[in-house]
Amino acid sequence: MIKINVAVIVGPTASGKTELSVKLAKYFDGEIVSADSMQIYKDMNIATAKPTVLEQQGIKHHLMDFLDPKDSFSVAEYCTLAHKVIKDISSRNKLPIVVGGTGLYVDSLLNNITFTEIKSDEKLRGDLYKLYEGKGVDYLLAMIKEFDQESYLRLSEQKNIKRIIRCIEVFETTGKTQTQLNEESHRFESPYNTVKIGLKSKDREFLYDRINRRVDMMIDTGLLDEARKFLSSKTSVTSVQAIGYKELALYFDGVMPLEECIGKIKMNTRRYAKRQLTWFLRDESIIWMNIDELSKYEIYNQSIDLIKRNFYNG
RNA sequence: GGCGACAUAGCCAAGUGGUAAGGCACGGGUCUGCAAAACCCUGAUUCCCCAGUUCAAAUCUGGGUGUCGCCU
Repeated sequence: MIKINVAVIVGPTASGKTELSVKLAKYFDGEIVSADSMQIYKDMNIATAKPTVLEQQGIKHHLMDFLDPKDSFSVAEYCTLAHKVIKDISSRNKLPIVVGGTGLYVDSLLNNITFTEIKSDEKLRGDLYKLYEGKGVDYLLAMIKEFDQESYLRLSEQKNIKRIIRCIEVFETTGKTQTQLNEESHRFESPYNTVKIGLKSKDREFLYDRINRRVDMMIDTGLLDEARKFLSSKTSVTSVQAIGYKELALYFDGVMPLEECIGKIKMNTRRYAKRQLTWFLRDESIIWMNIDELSKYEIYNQSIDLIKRNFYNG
């Protein structure tokens, strides 16, 4: 099986993925495949730090800026689209560069996780949630124990209600257990040959500083207007999760002073970055570069070397 | 200067004689169809300081220091 070469750039928010990826795309004649659960949305520009047309420098960016905020989205849909896009890019002899901070999307795509057709059943989900409110987590866990011992053990440790409900939902709608489906999801080998470059900072404060400053810049460039529009239009369960709007709602409602809301955006972003790091740090195949130790130029050059060595035998 | 209140973890804070609740933040972690989400774990040998009462003090008493409020 001939695998498709795919360069991958991951890392926490504000680590400089966008800039590096555009430079690499120029060098290698590549196209960007975004792996970002929020930049997929239209009109959510400032808050998601979506690269502007200028910043994109004529490089084609896929899976970005195409979905209406009122539509929800999922990993499964992402993977379907991304596989297609990568195939297309590579068929035109260009280098696909997957760039993004949504670890779940990146991993599911690159590991070629198979998502079996599951009709999303909102009613069932709602019913299960009511059951949870009425009888508690343990009641739902007991239900799981009946059909999927392994999932029961996994879920009873953390009591994450979202995942518990999902587990039951999966069984009810497919007749298969989550354990079984998870095994099946690894059926197909990955069609990709990857080089993964990770951007992070050695000193956490360094990244946090960048985050804080970037949020201030978002405010300066019109986040308030964007938030006002976003909050007054139709959104989906996916898009409302974005950091940068919900925090400002408190200010618009006159419940919290602006400065405090901005502080909340910064805090949520910092925590988000921390979670991204815990996710990506587990992946031992990622080659990390510290943005507070290397210059942009060094990172760029080392990335080029890495990609050349892996893909072009040079 | 006088009077009063308060002083407990980075912050907010409960506790009024029986061996330091809780929340937030920080830090660490989990992750297979909402993932910028959701969830889990973690902190005070000590309660501003000193002395005293008591079997026992964050809790009571005296003194000191600090903060806040009111008064002249």
